[in-house]
Amino acid sequence: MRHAIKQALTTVVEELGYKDLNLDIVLERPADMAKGDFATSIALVLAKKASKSPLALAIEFVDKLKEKQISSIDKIEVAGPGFINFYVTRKATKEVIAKILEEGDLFGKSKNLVIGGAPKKVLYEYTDPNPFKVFHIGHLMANTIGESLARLTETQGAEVKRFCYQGDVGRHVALTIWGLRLMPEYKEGNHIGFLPDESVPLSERVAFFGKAYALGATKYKEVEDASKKAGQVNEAGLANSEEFLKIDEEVQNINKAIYFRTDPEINEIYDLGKEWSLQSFEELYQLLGTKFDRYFFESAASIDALNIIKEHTVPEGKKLFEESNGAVIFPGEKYGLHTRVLITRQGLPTYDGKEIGLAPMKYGAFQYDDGITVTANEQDDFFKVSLCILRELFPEFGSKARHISHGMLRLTTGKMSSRTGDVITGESLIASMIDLALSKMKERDMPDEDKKKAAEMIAVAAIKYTVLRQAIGKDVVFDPEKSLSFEGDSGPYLQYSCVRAKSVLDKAQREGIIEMVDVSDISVIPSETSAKLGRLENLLVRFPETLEKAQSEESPHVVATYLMELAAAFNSFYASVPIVQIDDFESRYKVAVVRAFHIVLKNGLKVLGIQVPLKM
RNA sequence: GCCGUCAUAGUUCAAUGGAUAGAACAGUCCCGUCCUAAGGGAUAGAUGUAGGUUCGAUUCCUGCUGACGGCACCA
Repeated sequence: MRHAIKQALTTVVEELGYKDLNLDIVLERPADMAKGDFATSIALVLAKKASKSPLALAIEFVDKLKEKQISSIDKIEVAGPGFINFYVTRKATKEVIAKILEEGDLFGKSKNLVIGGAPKKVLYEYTDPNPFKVFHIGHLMANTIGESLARLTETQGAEVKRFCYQGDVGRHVALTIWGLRLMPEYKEGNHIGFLPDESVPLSERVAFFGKAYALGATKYKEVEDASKKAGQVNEAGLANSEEFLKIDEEVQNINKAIYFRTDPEINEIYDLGKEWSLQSFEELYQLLGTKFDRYFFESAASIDALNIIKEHTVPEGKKLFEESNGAVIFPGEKYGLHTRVLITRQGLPTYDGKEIGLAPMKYGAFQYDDGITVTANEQDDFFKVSLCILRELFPEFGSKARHISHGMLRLTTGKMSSRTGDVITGESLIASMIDLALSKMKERDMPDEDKKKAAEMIAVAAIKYTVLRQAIGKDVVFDPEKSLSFEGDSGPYLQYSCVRAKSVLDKAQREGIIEMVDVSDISVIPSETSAKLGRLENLLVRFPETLEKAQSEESPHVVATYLMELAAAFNSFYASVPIVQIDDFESRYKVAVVRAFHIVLKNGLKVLGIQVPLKM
């Protein structure tokens, strides 16, 4: 029907000869109806650079439009200066309700991203936690956003692959291993004997390595700061006290040994720590509902990166990269960017350098049309440089790679630091949310197993919704004291609405009321319920276009906002009138709308990565 | 210092240059024979500041103020 309206407008624009006057349709949005009216309304604003006022223009348009027969529209009127409302027929609305019931899980899906019969291939790389470091609530945010973008893109018909890139080598790992050596439990030559054994719960084993990292990183920084404070610095302002140079060399040696796997003892400890880390990540992914297609590691990317970079470095190779102070750099200034180091003086690739090794690995695994890396916006400048390098280096796919950044999840206490231990781990946040959900369900008559399952879903929903309700570019301020909301504009509110609808449908089934949509019956339900029911219907109709908009703008919050409105409309309707009543002639249609609501809400929540318990 | 992002109600967030700037939480006041009150209803409350462009600016441009991020061997 939207299409029909657009076409009619285009025709009218031509007929009135406004094309030359540069007249544009500048807005198209749904408007809500006066109480007691049923139809969906679509408003348009007409702006122009000509002399006529928007009001006069709207009047002129409406006169002309009334001459046309637009399918599904039975009333057109001027709604204000430049606004025209199109009233959709009762029949058309009911047809959409019937369609929702028929299509079920598939309602809302489209083929917008199918090009010439082939689905667009879209890659999302997201979450990217580092083994040996904690999976903190920032990773929770990254995962939530990446997953919902991936799901959103899938609803529009694309073939989506999910990749996860993990930093299993680098200074943080070296500091962890070094930190282990500082622990009282550590004895040289004892190999892995001092580590917790497999009977200890996984989370504690991982925490042991986390503690080692904190210890190593703190000690390293202490010595560095002491050196600086004592004025023991070189020309570049870097610490150079004897003690610092000694431990720095030690850490550098460990780092190299990890990269090139030259030390059997380190390898043994490293492999175990990495395995435990990855296992704990996997447990979280399962809880969060992410299934990655492929995992990539910095250790593997490093080897390729070193080779590729050398090929393009002056004086040996082509002129993309340069040597400078013993390091290999990319002179970004030539491209209006800043210079970054790719290979350190020690001969190890930096994060920037590794990206060069990673890119072809990713493209080799999935020849995407659109390759997206989702990270926090602190990496914006880094990606500007990195993508510039990829375009120069890999003409066949470099320009297909993109970066989408999201805001940071920050605590009211400031930035998180895994070095000082001032982090909230993903696991602990979820656990405390689960406890809260369980306490709310105390009175519910359900088996403990179901309660636990439901509490998990509620906890994840509360966290995910908090992240997804706002535009992804903005920071999320998280107050660990106030915790997350289970009321109002929240994930659990949406779940609760869905559970309520299910409960209505169960009752309808018990009472033997079979939902029915009679398209030919355009009679009106008594007025006090009509406004609330009408609003619910109007919103249901808009679901497919909401998904389309959210995907094209890469904004999951568009879906979140929509679902919130939808659930509010349902709850308002629910509270105003009994839905299931055996002697109510309209009950069958009302139940049908509730079924449609249940389907749409569930489909919408799925896009956000939120599951719905049967009871809560 | 340079580059970038942001500033909407007491708080946390919405609003392709257009209709009366929407919600939620917190506040005040209502709603329990009913399909789950994690709910519903009522009430009060906001575009940082000074200009500019426009018929029209929360939205675009400039200055100012404030917050955050990035800027050579961390990831």
